[in-house]
Amino acid sequence: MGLKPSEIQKDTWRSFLIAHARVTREIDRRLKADGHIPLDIYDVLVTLEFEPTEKLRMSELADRIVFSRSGLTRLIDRLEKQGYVKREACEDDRRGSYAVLTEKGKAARVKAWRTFEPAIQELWGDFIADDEAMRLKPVYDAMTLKAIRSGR
Amino acid sequence: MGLKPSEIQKDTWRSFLIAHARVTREIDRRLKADGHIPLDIYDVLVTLEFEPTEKLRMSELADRIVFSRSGLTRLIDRLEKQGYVKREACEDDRRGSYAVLTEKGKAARVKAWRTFEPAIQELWGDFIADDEAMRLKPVYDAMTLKAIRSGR
DNA sequence: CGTAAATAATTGCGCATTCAACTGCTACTG
DNA sequence: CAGTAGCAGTTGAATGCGCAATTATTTACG
Repeated sequence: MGLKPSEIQKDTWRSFLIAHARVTREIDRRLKADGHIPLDIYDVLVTLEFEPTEKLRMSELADRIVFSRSGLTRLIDRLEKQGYVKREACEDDRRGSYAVLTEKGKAARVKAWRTFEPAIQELWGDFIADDEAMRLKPVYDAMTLKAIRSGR
Repeated sequence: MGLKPSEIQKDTWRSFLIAHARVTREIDRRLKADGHIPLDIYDVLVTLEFEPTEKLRMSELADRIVFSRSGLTRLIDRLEKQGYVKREACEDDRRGSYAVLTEKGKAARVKAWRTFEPAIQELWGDFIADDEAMRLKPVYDAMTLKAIRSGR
């Protein structure tokens, strides 16, 4: 653990930032062009869908998708208005509430996947082969953990 | 070039998104905590600084940092007010203008580096060794190119 | 040439996001 | 248990961003 990143590390960091911005923008553009939900909403819905109960506490969901609490409150407001999720009171903690995936939300997520799947293949999968992905995933995850830990 | 991304590719994509969000947030948090310029402004200033003339056309700069034209107009408005850049008329195209780095802007960038350098080392460099960085940079760059091309 | 299409930058507008403050509830501590 | 510290979620205020329309200039072409 040295103190100074090397030139190649700094350059790769910049490439990482640019690639993220470009690729997410392009995927979002395609989703919207095809009349689907945008990328950030896809993220919310798929996060809920992966849960066994298809619901998640507000705070937990905010952490998962890296959103502020207040930002999530209003995002869920909008999604609830559109019928993609609904709120549900938490039994054992009256302060809390769940965001619950609805059938309509699931349907919208599945529909968007028709555009998302070829897009992610073309813009990501074609460049990150399986063996590279397997090597890379734990690296990204470790980075995430470190950032969370050091942010307290 | 298949049509469907594999499970590991999709998982790695999600880890990539989360890692990006977490790490950039944490770096930004540290920069602000130490009284420095935020990450997006650092990006603008360092992009200008790397230019031989330390200036860039508005559109070109917007493309580099992946910003909308209007977004950049207002970002440069703010930076100009703070004295970090100034605008300069373009000689051979009266429609255009340059964003030019000032001494104050350079100083702010250099000062922020004191926080940025250990942060990027700790949150990025410790996980992406030199040989991995060398392998990864062209991958990110190719992804970027593809996204730009397919977005027209 | 002169007019139409394209381009550079800006502006109006609406929306999304965050920080800080607030409400209601829980849990810890003596 | 009483009181206080802390947590979940929401809201108000401020800010920042992008799309679409606008202005000024350049380029294309008939």
